[in-house]
Amino acid sequence: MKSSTGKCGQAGGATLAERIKRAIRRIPRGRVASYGQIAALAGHPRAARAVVWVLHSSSGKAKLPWHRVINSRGTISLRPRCGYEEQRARLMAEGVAFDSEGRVDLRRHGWKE
DNA sequence: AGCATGACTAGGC
DNA sequence: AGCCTAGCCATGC
Repeated sequence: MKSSTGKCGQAGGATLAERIKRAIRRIPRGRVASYGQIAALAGHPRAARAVVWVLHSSSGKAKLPWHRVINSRGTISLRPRCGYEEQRARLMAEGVAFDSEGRVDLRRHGWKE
């Protein structure tokens, strides 16, 4: 039964959300990827906003390394009051280094398959 | 059907 | 170099 009429966005199968989740799971430990990159891997290079929604929708539910997803500048987009520190701590725990500006060196930790 | 929200991105000034 | 605007995708009311 492939319910194409998924109520919550992703109904098993080729939905954008499903691809996005899968792309996020593909991020190697100790590496970070940008929203746009995830969207691109999902097939929609301009769907960075959709990635945001997916993370919100699955945040805490699905086992997604959401902390490995940051913006294209290499900085954490989360607000200081909304898990910013947690994400930073998780990335550091994986070996990702932050500079004094709270920025990650994408040339070094950026996910490049 | 339209407007508003969300952890975005790229381009222009 | 920094701020602003427009574009994109999906969901909820």
